[in-house]
Amino acid sequence: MRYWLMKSEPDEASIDHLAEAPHHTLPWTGVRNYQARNFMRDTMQVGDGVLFYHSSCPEPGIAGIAAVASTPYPDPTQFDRKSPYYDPKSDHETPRWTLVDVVFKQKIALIPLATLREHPELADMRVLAKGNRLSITPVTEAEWRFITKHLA
DNA sequence: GCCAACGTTGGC
DNA sequence: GCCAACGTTGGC
Repeated sequence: MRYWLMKSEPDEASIDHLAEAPHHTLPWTGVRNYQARNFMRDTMQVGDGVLFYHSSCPEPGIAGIAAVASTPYPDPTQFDRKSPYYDPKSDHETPRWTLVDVVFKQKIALIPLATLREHPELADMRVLAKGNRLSITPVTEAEWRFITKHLA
């Protein structure tokens, strides 16, 4: 059992979209960064905990709790010429981009980025590291416990 | 809109 | 393999 923080732009896929999706589940499409892909492809397991983070928006922060809901499979948007995530260099025989499904667990009062930075217990969170741009980052069990018990 | 930080591309 | 140029991320 591992824990993750996954960023999403709420204009595209917010915690509310996830809650209202069929089976409360969405495929995590559009990741086009190898490190983030590798986390989904190689390390994530069904049931892993997910902090659902809203980024590139007026109030960035953790907006809810979710969980990994599938084993990895090819991201269909890489083959869709009409998708902004279309990748002409990928092909069906050796798909370049892999994703997992994510299932809604609960919505929480938004924990703003500034609040996360206030707590020394969270000082080493990958997502708070200077210059971090990774859309998927590991969360330690201690960080997960602190956030879900004291901030959520 | 600005800009720091980082990842990717491609010429050599 | 190096590295400059370019594109993207994402907070502010």
